[in-house]
Amino acid sequence: MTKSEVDHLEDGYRWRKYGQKAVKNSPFPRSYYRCTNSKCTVKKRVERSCEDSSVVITTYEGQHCHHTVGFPRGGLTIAHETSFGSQFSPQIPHFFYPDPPPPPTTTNNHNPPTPPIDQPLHHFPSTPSSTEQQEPPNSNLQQLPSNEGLLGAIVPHAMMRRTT
DNA sequence: CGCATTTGACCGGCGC
DNA sequence: GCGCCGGTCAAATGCG
Repeated sequence: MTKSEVDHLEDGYRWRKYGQKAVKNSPFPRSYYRCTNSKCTVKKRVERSCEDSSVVITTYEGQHCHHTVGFPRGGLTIAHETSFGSQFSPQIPHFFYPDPPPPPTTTNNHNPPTPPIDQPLHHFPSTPSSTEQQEPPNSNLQQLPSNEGLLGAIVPHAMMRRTT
């Protein structure tokens, strides 16, 4: 769950949009992205919160086989080829990570090699006609806490109280 | 020219 | 069996 006014979030990976559909749950269309890396079959759905139009819900599916943008034609290519995702607790599915999970080598939790796009979340210009004001400025959105806390971060209360 | 985005159509699963 | 809904494909278009 990320607070952003744009659907296309730069999370360190290259995404190609391959579809968009209007879903019933949300008045906003849901976008479907796929990682442009041919080796990487990671998909993600991006939908906007029906309550907070400034909040986009990003659902990752699959795991990246590379660290950041690493395609043959790319110039900035970093491609660590880190096979993360499978080295984490089995109780936490890899696709639960809203962003490329930080390496387990600690000391990086607060400073991952590829800082996710969490920063621009709070620099929002006062968004009118939305209820983001009631949301805490950071808490669950900013950083990825411990593993269990992570679940809380990805299953935010905002979603839970959507029980209409 | 190559790549990304857009958009309508198509397909499969599920509920009635 | 039919209709609805979510997800994917593919052609067309735009942009760098």
